[in-house]
Amino acid sequence: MLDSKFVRTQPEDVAAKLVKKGFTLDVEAFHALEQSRRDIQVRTESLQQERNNRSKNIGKAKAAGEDIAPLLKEVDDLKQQLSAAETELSGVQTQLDALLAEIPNLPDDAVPEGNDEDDNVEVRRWGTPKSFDFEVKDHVDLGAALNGQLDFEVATKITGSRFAAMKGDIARLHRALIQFMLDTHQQDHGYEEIYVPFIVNRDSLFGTGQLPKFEEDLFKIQDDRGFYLIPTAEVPVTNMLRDEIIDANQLPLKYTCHTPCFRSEAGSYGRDTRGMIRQHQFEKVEMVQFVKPEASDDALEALTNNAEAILEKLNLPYRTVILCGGDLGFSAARTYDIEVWLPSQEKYREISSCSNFRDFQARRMKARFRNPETGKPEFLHTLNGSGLAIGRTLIAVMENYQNADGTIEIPEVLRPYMAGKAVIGNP
RNA sequence: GGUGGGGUGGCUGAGUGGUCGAAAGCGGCGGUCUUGAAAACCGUUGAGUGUAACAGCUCCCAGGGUUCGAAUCCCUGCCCCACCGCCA
Repeated sequence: MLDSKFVRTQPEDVAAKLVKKGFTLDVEAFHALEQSRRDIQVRTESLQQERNNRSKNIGKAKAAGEDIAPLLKEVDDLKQQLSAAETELSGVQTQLDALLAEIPNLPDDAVPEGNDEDDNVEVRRWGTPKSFDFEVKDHVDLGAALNGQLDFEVATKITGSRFAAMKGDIARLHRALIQFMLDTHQQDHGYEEIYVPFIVNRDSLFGTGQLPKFEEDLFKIQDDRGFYLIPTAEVPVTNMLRDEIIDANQLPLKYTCHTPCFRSEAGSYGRDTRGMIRQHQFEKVEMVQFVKPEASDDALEALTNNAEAILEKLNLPYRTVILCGGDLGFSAARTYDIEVWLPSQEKYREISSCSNFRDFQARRMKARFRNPETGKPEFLHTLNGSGLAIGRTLIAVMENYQNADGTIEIPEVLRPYMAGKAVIGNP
């Protein structure tokens, strides 16, 4: 959420920056609402003041043993006036809050102009895609040929489309990737491993920005508690600090967390229908950081490097792009996507997304720290990034490490997690 | 599932329907003392909104209600604790 005072005082600046994100801020409507809020609020508060004063006087008079009946008469219609004003005020305030809750975060100045992913700008590239002297298979064919160790058909039977089932060494490889990433972030990158609920309430989803605007992307649990399956660990992990004021000396806080992620993929009919790229359920190892405002720029670079380090250890070629304004998420001020090379598509495909949200989520969540210089609470900056998406990493390993006979070499760093095994073949 | 007790400031914790935004302690900050530190002592210290600065207003889990007036009374919800029962 943006600072309402900022939107109020510099609406033109805000509107101008949001153009880059493809968002049109209705400055007129905002002003009109804001003006009436002000008027009603002033009126309401003066009525409240009067009520408070008179009530106090009644209290005093009563304590002094005086007759309070005349005083009560005076205050008679104040009550109706006040309650009418309060109702009016809360109505306008609700509208204003709703408007503010749907305004996206401002993009950084460094964010390039553009409408969609074609306008993202490459910032670096690592590794060289391997050239194969045979016709490469994609992960679907590889998995099927490996005696169905990766199986979409059975998952469709169990549930429906956009699910996957695994068994044997592929299932173990999938688990090995999770362990490897958690261990690396914990041991090499200084993150604390945590475990959190996979079901969250509406407040948490509001805090990170999924609600109220993106409800259709979520799986909602069908009872009256208003719970949702998490679309990413970002939601539970970031909300750990909702409504908290923490000591500055605890910062930065760096957490890594493995969770499944559930997404309805409502708007993506027909996209990536084959294979494991886009699923309703996938695993992810996430990194989340809470930092002081002045530290968030450096933290984003470091966090992105932490994700890249995983790909480098796995020896998978990637490139890193900075998202253009049009491709940037609702809550993000700046995002780097890391894209891994997929031989079957001869393309780099997104495997991680690393973002700086600045104080946008923190303001929604009231996540603050006490600034030792001023003694006052200030909003934290929040960041997060995938490190990495497990399903897509599995695909990348299978496809990049495939042999002519359809077997798959296991990357060196994963072998300790695979009982020393070097190759996955037919069982 | 049953019964009972609770949710108050950064934390712990008191609070009779009427100067209670709230005692006290801890912690934080400033100071005295000290070569320095600790201890001790003195002072200060909730969050927001609002203002040029005051003032004012809101907030004692959340939402309703009673009242001239609610942290305090009533209703609903959420959460926590204790004991009993049941299950893993």
